[in-house]
Amino acid sequence: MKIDPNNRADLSAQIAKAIRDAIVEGQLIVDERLPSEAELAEQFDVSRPTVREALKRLAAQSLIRTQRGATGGAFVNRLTYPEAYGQQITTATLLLSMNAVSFQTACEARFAMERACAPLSAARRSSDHLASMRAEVFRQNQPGLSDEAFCASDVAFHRALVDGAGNPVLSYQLAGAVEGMQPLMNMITFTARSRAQIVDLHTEIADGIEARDAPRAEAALTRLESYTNELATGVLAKRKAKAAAD
Amino acid sequence: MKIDPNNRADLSAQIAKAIRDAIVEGQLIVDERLPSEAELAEQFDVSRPTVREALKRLAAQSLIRTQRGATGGAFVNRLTYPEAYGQQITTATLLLSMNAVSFQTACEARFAMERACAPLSAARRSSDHLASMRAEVFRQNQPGLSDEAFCASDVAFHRALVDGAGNPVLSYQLAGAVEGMQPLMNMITFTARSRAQIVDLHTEIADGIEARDAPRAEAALTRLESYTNELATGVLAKRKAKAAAD
DNA sequence: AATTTTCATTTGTCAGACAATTAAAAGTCT
DNA sequence: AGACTTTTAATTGTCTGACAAATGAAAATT
Repeated sequence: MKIDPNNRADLSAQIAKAIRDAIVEGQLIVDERLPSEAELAEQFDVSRPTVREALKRLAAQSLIRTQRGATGGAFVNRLTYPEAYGQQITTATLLLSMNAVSFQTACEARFAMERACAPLSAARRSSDHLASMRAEVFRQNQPGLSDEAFCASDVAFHRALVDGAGNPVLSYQLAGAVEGMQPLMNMITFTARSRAQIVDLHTEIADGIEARDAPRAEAALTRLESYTNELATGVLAKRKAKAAAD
Repeated sequence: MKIDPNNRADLSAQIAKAIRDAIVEGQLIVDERLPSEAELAEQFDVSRPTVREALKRLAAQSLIRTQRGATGGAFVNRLTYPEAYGQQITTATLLLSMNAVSFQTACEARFAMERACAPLSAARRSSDHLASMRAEVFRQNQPGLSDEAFCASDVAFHRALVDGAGNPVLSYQLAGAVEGMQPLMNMITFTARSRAQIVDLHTEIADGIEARDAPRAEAALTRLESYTNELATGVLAKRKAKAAAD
């Protein structure tokens, strides 16, 4: 791990990479303590601020955690699902917002993956998952609900659907796809009529999951995808027309 | 963005969060230059090393890039797909290796998502994608191929399948799922017999995609999932038996 | 024996300095 | 005037040395 070539450029990045590789390759195991900053500085033959910059890079990726005090130091962090969700969501959000990804492309990816969850969720969902889905549908039916709250409930509904599959890896993957799309979804202003339509489709999905009828849930998801795209197209067209008028 | 409470703990993390939020919320746009380190230090009322640690955190997430020199500085980085792939793969790899995710769980998630790609890939795949798939199958048939090379070719085959869907967001999501599983896949030693079986299934998948027959490709993917699980179960059982014998 | 105090270790932060890089500005020569 | 060279200023990258804050262990005290 101590390897550092004669390349004296980007030292902190090089050191971060060396330690990261050691973690990924299993040379440093979970909860193992790294040498102190002073020791690392000596090992790599750099100053302590340089080592610290490297450690902060790793901390940003949740690869290590640090603790002050006599028995403190930097420890290899067990990457938990919530931490991974967080990074996944940040990355997905930025990827979508910075790359002019069309709404349709993001939507297609999201619903394709959700449809992949449907058979598993239909087979395995607990009554808790079903209850969560029903509760969110109920909330979405409340008249006074703000657009933001409606969107948040939408995310929660789909989250319950995905979690029903009982596969944490799938849940982790979908978290990014679903939550990363929220800024795009928030662009759509939901009329009373569109809300009713969405609630109907959510109900149909929940019914399919309850009946353990995967094709029914998948078909409803497909219709929801079409309808979501339709709404988005309308909003974007209006926005374009308004921009042209100005 | 300049907000920093009286909380004088974890300053560099706080500053990183403030700048990250400004980027995510669009207050700082792509390619915009951040204030110089000295200016940031003054704004946040901290020292330059602290600012630098914050900037390194952001650099680790590919949110900014830095450039030296007179017109240099830190710039908001456009998060590209390759950068996002890389982070996705690192995160997925660690998540799987550190959390004792069962092979079956990871496998299920991966194939569920791949099956979701199959209809899109069957409809849209170009001749290039098909040629890549065929080329990888051909390589997998070569007798002298090492296990590592066989696994790498396997990844490339599935990558071509997913890319055939023509949806970069899906490709990005799948990259983590497929490549993150590689360490787990590498545990399996492929006998000549198992390779032949896998090549047959790959051929069947490619045939389905070529014929634009999604159900055929999906069925083959399902069989491949079963077979992969079967192989893994065998390897793990043997390993367990050996461990008990020692 | 229990409690308190002291102490050593480690991370977090700061101040100031110099090196390396880079582009623009200034100067110089043809 | 135009092309080339030199200088300069700005900025990041790194180093040195220092002190503050936290924290657990050891020592001292009751």
